[in-house]
Amino acid sequence: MASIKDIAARTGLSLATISRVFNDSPKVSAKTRQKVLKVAAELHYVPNIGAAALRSGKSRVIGVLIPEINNHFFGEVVTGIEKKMKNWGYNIIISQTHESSDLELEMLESFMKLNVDGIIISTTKEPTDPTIFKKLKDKKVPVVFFDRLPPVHSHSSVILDDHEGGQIATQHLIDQGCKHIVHIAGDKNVSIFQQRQRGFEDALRLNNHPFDSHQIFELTTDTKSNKKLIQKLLTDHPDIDGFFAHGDYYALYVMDILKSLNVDIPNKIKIVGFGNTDFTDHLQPSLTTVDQNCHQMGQLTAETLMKHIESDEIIHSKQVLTPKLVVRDSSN
Amino acid sequence: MASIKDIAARTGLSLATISRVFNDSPKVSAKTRQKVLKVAAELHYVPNIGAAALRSGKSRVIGVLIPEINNHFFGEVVTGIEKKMKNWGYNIIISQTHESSDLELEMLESFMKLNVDGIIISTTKEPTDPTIFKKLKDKKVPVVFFDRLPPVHSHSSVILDDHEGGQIATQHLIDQGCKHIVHIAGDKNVSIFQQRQRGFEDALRLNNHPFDSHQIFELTTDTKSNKKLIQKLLTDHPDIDGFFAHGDYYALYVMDILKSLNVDIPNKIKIVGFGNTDFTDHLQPSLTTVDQNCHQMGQLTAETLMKHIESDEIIHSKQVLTPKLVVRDSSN
DNA sequence: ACTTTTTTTGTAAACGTTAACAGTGGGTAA
DNA sequence: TTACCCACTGTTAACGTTTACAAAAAAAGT
Repeated sequence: MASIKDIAARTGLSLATISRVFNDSPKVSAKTRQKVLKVAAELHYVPNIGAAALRSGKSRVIGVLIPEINNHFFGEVVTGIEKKMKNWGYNIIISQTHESSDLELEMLESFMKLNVDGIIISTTKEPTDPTIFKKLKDKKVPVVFFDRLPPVHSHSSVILDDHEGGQIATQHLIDQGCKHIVHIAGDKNVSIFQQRQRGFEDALRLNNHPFDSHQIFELTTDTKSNKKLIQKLLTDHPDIDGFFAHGDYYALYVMDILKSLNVDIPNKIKIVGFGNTDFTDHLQPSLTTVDQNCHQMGQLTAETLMKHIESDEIIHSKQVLTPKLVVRDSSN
Repeated sequence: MASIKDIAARTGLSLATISRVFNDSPKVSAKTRQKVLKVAAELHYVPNIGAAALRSGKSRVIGVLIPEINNHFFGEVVTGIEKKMKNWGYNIIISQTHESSDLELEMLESFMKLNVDGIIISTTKEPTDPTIFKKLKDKKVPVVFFDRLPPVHSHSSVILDDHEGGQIATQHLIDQGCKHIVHIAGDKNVSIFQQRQRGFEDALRLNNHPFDSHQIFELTTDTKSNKKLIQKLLTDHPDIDGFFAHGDYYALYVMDILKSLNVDIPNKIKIVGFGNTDFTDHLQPSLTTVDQNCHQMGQLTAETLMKHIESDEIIHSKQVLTPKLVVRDSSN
């Protein structure tokens, strides 16, 4: 395992010079640079960035912590982050919490041990003990949140305007002639889901639509029973003519049930989802949904983190992206 | 940023003793251990595993390289790997190649720089320059492949019996009475897709079914034109009564088209996919598919890597998992 | 030729940890 | 008493880099 020392011996130069070559220092002559590079190639030299990190205090690694890797939205955001970070010469390490705040804590500590230069995180549904975030702040580890934030924090964040998303989705259904719309709501603990619901309610209000509590349909964690409950809802209220689900998967549930009841979509009932998940375009009928602009969110998050890494100034920013309605057959 | 040096100063003990406490060395008295742990907590000590890695040569980090994070199969496998590795006290870092062999190379080199203790990889579709694998071998970095292997290599691997998968899927269709089955084939460069196709062909042969070249339907990279081509296939051969797709997504394509043509599934045409992707259970009708046992594959891969890490013996193993048919409404 | 400046190179200490080796001191056996 | 073992603790030199500082060499100015 060749090191900088071996190259120094082979070239007759000092450690410092070799180091400078690999750090693209301007203060080394072209001739020596060439010589060093040549010898380095011969020895199959691979820089030990761990050692460099130890000495310099900068690991050039940033940690990304998300609830679930296997989720279209998070996957796309991560890809956006990755792209930007690689340009800046940073490695990213991805970990998932599986929605467990214990795991979240554990992984964040793991990040600290690995001496990451920064952390990007979208929190779990169950709120995490905020002390860890304070700890990170004390240690001056730059942190940026995206999409899901803890209820109280003092870091930068990049989020989607979920309220707007709920609103445009609902407004679209109203514009298409729906009179009796039901919202399939998400977990109460997650602020983005609350926002989508508020967007829904506000849209109804703005259009002077009546509103009754059954129009907020709350989900359980059991997917099978959800199905049954939705089914019951439909028989209880046969004049329902629109659904806005807080997530594409739940829109799929509804569609599934409606199809089995031979309901005409979109003529009798129209459906709008949320997320623009990849399968939505392949359904029959294809699903109208709200696009979250994942990629852009990833890039913006990465940029924000970089700003924090580069300057020690503690300027917290709150950036809000606007969602976009993607109209497809299920509502048209 | 407290280090063991600070703890040593505070407790009056030596560096070695502190280090021993954090390495669970048996040769340290209960009393001192307590004292050290107490002071460590007070100072908010976080071990610097980078420094430990530098000194010991073991980073306790393993690199996982997959084509796409946002893919149900890979996501699940990674979760399996993660679970096992955490038990062993290892961190995993996940990177994606986006099917680019250039990126694959880059990420592998990145892993080497980070001094990972081992690498788990599922290769890209385009074959990668095999010299990198030789290099890893020379550096004695343990490597285990899963699911997708390079054509030639000398490392351990864990794969699915894709041939078997193709066969049981096809046999199932035959058992259900299908006489004219078409296989939606995958990328010719990927051996697992070849295997699935061979399983299909062998099943036909075993049952003395006729076979014509149009029964292998080759996909392009453009999803829109795929759809059109499938449509044409159906009009050219109206007596087709079964489809076996090499992936669930393509099964969905077919279902989509059939539905728009008002074909009765499964009574007129039956469909089987591959992958047991999460959406398959939510389709209408739900999709029969082949389960790849992702989780088990992940765990097995992790175990195999651990064996390589722990013993220097170079015993290459080839482990093959058996797929399982999940029968649902699309073929029943 | 002789400073002075600029460019290039070298020296050496540090980063936080580990581990081989060398103590220390109390207890037991001779 | 001495010798020896044991459980525990300490000393110290690494691991592969970076970086302030010092030094030398080259270039430029007089």
